[in-house]
Amino acid sequence: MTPRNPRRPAPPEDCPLDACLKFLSSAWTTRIVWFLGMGPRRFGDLRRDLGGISTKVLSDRLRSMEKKSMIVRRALPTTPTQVEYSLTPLGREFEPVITAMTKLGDKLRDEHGVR
Amino acid sequence: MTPRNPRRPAPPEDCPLDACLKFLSSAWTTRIVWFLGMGPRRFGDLRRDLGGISTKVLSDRLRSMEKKSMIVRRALPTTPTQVEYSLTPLGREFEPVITAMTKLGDKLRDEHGVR
DNA sequence: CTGTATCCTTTTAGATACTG
DNA sequence: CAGTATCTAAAAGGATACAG
Repeated sequence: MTPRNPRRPAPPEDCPLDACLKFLSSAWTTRIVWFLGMGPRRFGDLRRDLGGISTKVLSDRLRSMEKKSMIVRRALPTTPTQVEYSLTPLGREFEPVITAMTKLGDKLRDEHGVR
Repeated sequence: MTPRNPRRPAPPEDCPLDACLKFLSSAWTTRIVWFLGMGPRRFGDLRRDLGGISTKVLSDRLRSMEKKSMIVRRALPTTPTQVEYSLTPLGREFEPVITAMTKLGDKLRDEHGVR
């Protein structure tokens, strides 16, 4: 949730999830589902999407989500290596929750002044 | 989420939130909203609802939620003191999210074998 | 580009004992 | 009944450096 860790960087302006995550914790996992919901993305894409997450933490989260079968990792036979992550069917099950959180995030900002 | 902390006690059987919380973290706050959504409850009620949370942690969570205006604390003029907690309008805003998580929790258990 | 390895800080949680 | 006080541990996050 909120500044559980004051060092967490500010999320991108256009992600309405944030106001909600100020109350319902563990930001990164839900944010990753949110961005992967827009389609497969590469490691570096996610880094930019998430606005400041360290490679260490992103890697930790992705491994954890992979282990839980929420996402799949696919390494492309390119040089240098490119890796694409995408939601599994199980991962997509979380989208209604993400949607509800997103809507709430908007509402909290609009009607309750949560920034 | 899941056994982030292996010492976290198992939640009550009839709380479908758990399978979902195995993926989307910080259990206690969302669970408290879930139970308070059923009406005002006392400290001891919540302790039982939450199945094994320590008084210290419950107290911590309630103070935190109070500070964020998600709940209100009302001390009754009885002896011994009784204290009733309830959701504020802001706290009630979270119910759609809780509902979505609850539905997902059921689905994860029924269709994906998440326990 | 996609990570892993270290090292360190903050948050959450748990056990236990004790109090008005 | 409803907490507070300690002390400890685990999880998550962050900074930075380095590697295939």
